[in-house]
Amino acid sequence: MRKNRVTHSAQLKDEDIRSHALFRAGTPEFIASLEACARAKSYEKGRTLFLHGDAADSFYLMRSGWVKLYRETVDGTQAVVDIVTQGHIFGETSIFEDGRYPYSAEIVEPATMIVLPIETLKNEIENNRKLALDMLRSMARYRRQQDLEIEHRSLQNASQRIGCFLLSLIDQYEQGALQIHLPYDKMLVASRLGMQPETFSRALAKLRDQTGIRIKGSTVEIDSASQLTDYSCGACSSEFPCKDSEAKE
Amino acid sequence: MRKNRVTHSAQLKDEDIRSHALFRAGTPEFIASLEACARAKSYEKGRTLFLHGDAADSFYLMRSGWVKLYRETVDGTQAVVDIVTQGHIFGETSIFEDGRYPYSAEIVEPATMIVLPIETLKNEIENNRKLALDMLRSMARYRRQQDLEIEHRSLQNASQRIGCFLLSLIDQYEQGALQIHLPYDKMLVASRLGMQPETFSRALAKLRDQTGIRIKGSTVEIDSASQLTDYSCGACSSEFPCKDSEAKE
DNA sequence: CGAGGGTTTGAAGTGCATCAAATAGTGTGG
DNA sequence: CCACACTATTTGATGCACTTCAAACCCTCG
Repeated sequence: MRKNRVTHSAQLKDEDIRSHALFRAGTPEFIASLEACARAKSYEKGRTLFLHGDAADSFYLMRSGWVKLYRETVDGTQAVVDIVTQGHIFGETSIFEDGRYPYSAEIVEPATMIVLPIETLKNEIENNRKLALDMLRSMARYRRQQDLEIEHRSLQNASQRIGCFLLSLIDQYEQGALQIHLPYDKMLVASRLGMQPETFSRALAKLRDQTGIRIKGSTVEIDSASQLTDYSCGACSSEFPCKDSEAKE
Repeated sequence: MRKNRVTHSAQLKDEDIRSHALFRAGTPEFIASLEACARAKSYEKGRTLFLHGDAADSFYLMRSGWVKLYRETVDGTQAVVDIVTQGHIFGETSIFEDGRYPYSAEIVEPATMIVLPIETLKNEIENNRKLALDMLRSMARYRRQQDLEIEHRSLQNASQRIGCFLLSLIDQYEQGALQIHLPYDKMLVASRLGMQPETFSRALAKLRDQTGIRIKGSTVEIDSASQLTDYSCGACSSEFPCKDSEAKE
């Protein structure tokens, strides 16, 4: 449904920039300057955008596809920080990290995005009070998510975490029976949730048996959100919906 | 050694405010306004300062003692967010959380702190570009810590996490043999690290056996930091020292 | 069709939690 | 200074959840 936006029309590109919450407070000069340097790009699956520690000169606004943000430990295992898609911005926090990316980024589903200059954003944040405030709000939102993530990982079991993840894919205002499509590989969902693929498989089966959700391949059908909230949300300090999106406003 | 600061001298109180990194960029009017409303207070162990969700009108700058920040899940278990002490500020992020505290706070070791008005800080952040930037930096630092915390909890085992915690108590520039004192109850350390007291006890014994550190009650003796880094830091994406403090600059 | 992956299932192992009980430590009043 | 009460800590035994290794299955795409 969004495929038609992936044209190389400069107007659509600019529209995507202007409509993002983070730039709402940008001055016209800043927006113009961003738009002038913005490049719309497409990337193949498997492509590495940057590595943890690289000097950062760009940040990214996603239009489609999926990108995995991850870190690697000294002894080689990978920790997935997040898997992001349309509407998300990533790489921008390098501004506060000595100008280096705080994670690596790899395309996991063919993606299109707008590549933007860090320097321009940095200057505007330093000079535009309102933008700094929007950035603060955005950081606070992220912080809340991270706090919840820690909670989830220590208090929810694997099945509950999957239920919680499925809930985050639901439009909270949609009523009645609905279908949820897993946005990417089950392997990737597993890594996003910090568990092994085998554990994911078994935990999903358990969730199905205990809540009555129906699973067909990568599609999940539920009759109502409460099927999942009753099962998952007891082990969480916040009520459903516990995820607030970084979406446009 | 810091006991002598716990007087009720207004000058020392003001000095504590002025020397904190977060207020470095405050305007003289702002500092004066803060100082006018600031109250130095002492609290007994066990006292609850505020609860998660309470309307926030104050934030806190700690001078001594320990405070546990935690959240409670719907079905009753407690998740410790952090345990903070001297030099730390908490409660200030309620500014970005609908004016409500995002966690509960309880005194776990007799504490003295300076109680400050949220509203004053909020106004200054909204009007003083530099303060907003300092706040952004502070949020970014916290974000880094949270990211690491998630990593630690999923990639390190209990003994490694304890090792990592001990390392965070070391003055990174100190050389040779040194003594580390656990800052509070082992039970609290356990909850801070997200494990059960029994697990903590066993994991600490295992750490002792495998690294050669010596444990006497709440004192830990090590010959050099590498004893611990070799053991703990392989499962982490950042090199020692991975903790940067929120200290004065 | 067949190769290669993602996914599921099975069997066994590991780590942490839990329950229970013993022990050490701390502060109290006598 | 001692005995007591109470709590923190350690130790033991057991169970559960997740991981790991291995193999089967399935699905897709050349």
